[in-house]
Amino acid sequence: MAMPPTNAAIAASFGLLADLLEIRGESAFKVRAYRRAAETLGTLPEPLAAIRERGALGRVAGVGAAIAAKIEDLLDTGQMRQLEEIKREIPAGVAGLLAVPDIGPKRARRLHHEVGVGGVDDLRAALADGRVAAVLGAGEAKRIAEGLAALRSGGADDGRLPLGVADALAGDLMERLRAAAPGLERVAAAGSLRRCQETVGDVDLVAAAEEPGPVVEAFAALPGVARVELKGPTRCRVMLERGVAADLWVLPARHWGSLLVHVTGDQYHDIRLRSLAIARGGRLTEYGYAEGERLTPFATEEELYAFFGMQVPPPPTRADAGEVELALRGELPAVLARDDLRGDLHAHSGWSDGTASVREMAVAARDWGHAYLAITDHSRGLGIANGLDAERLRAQRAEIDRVNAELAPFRVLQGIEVEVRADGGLDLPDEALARLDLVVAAVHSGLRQGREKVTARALAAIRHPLVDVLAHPTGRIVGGRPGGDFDMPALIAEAARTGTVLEIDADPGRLDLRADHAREAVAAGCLLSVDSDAHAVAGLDNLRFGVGVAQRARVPPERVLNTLPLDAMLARLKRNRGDADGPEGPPA
DNA sequence: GCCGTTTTCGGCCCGACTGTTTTCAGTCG
Repeated sequence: MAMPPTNAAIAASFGLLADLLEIRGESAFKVRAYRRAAETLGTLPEPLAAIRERGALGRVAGVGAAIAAKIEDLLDTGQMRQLEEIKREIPAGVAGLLAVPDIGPKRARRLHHEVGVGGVDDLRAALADGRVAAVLGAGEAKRIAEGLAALRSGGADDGRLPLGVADALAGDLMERLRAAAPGLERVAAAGSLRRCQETVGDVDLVAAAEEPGPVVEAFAALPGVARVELKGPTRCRVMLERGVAADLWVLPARHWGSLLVHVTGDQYHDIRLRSLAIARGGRLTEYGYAEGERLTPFATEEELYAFFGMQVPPPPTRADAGEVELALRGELPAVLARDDLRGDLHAHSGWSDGTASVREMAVAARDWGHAYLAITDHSRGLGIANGLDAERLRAQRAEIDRVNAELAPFRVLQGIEVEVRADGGLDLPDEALARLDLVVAAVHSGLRQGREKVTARALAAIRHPLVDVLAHPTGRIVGGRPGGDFDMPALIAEAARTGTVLEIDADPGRLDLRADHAREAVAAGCLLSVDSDAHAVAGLDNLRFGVGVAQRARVPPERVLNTLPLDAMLARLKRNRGDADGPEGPPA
């Protein structure tokens, strides 16, 4: 028997089913149900086969009896009968037309039925020989051709940006908008960027201004705008020269809260909120709560949620995945907030591949309100120029001592990001590691070794009595390499057993642990850290992304080591605990 | 197809913008 299909594959089947049914003209509500199931299934932390074993398929949000039966069909046979049937009627390629801007279900249906287009390649040919224009008219054909061109130039892969790239782009746009837009009172990033999704499709900005018009005009005229895709009194969508779309919504400040909620989404969260409004006899829009002629605007998100008797769900948790019910009952669990973090346990300086001095990093961390910062430069074996050996660590200690004398009570801790070698050993002798305040271990090389080998290396590091933290446990790069094929349940269990901290590396290019792994680690009893992995002063602010991951994983603050004050944090390190597993560490 | 602090049936989010069969359907977020 073949391996059962992955959650991603099952999600893709439901997504395709939704697209094809929509093109066929089925009930929009049925389509929405399948589409929502596809999105939910694609992000579940546990394989659907395992969920089914537990008899819990029906408890997944958006999965009822009919969808559960289709999931079982897929798990058992690798196929879904309904999908195979509709594919005989509408080729799967027709669903691909929906990816073309300005082609929705209605145009896709006409293109398939009346022009005989079976996919994007067909469409290109039908445009070229005039068949599209003959059926839909010249105007429609021109519009579709432009959409197709935009699709082709839309960049590699799925065109989504890693979170960090999108964040930098949004920051840049907002800065230029502040300089250029008259009457702009506030501007902020919303959408998937604010929800700290790992990748971002396009950049969504919201702004407040008593007169939205001039702000919209200024946005459309910003340098870097390749073309304006749509523009009205309160909204504008532009395509930037680098091939990324950016959307702006502008309303007067009294609507800020409802606008921010509306654009932050996600769409299913918004729909739930609007259902709550309907239940009260009104409706919720980006302007506020409307009942008949009367509008109650919300200047803040807090006011909007309070109106419905809810707590405010952190943006990364807004997905209608149970957070609405919890917030209504006042039972949202406390999750890590940015202000809970009192220090950072993983950062680099010019001693290895960082760009700032120890002192510069320390001053910046102190200015962020932190009480401590661990400088964890690379060890020599990574092959990174300038990795530290035992001798240079001694020299670095002298510099750190000087900085601490100057900046007390702020404290710089001397650590290392020590390389886990191909044989599972560490890159520095135990005597050198023992002299440090803490040790962060990392697997950087040999990530493509097989599952057994990489897992054994990581387990060896976790068991080492002088390893306090396992950095970026999977080694994945967002939008880049997938990371090692680690047996994550085994790593998590061993980290819990030995008291080794698992890191949420907050570098937006890493976000590692991912949210689902972080959730499993919390469930297993692990202690986590949220660290910037900064290589420059500006990188210290990465922590907000790590906090986003922790929030989506619903990590409580008490499970994050660096929420503790310095002394309590140090006392919890494996090396400083009497109950640590294995041989006693050497005396400090 | 899903779902329940009015519901196990009868609902299902809402507005902005575009192009133009010039009153609204289609698409999008």
